[in-house]
Amino acid sequence: MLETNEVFKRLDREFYNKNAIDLSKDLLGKYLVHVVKGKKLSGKITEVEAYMGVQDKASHAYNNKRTSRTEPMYGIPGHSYVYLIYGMYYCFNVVAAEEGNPQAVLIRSIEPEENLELMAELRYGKTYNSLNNYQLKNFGNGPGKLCKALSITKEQNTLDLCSSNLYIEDRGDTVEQIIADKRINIDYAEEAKDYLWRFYIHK
DNA sequence: CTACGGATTTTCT
DNA sequence: GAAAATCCGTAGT
Repeated sequence: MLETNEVFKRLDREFYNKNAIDLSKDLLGKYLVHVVKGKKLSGKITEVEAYMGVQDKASHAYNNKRTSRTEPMYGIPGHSYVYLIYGMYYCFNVVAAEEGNPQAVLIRSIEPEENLELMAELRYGKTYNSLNNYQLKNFGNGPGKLCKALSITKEQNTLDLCSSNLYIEDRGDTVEQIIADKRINIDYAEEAKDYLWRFYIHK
């Protein structure tokens, strides 16, 4: 028996070495994993946004803007870019494209999968069974929410998803249909705010 | 279901 | 000093 049904496979460097739009679509249906204290917290990626870098007025790296915050996006693909937003929440991005090309994919939504008890504690400070339907619905359907559920903070910034305890896994899931829509909360981005660079799995 | 205001603090000007 | 790739509670449809 050389073949096995075990299809869980950590995505490798080559997977991330493409433009943010292509990477966005390829990340749908994959599993974001954070191993915390030996426990595997994970969720299926269901919604993402592409930030195309230098030419993209919505990107933190627009016009080659280079600061200590944006520096991770200029690095090697397959690393994390985590930043604090509105003083309270974290956003997790995957660095895309070749080194020096500051593109990234924002993970906007996951469906929690493993270790739901610990994730419920992190997200709501309650047991999983005590969550109401509203809380279950809103468990991971936002960039700040999924970071809370997976215990992702600035400590996880600049990690290599190819070698650290934060990574993305292919479990062989197939995605039926991908919807493209406008990105969220980028009113400052002028014409770029209308680009259809948000992608999610059709339900 | 949608709409609104407040929370909170890093980052950059 | 202002803005920010958000979330939550409350109020209204």
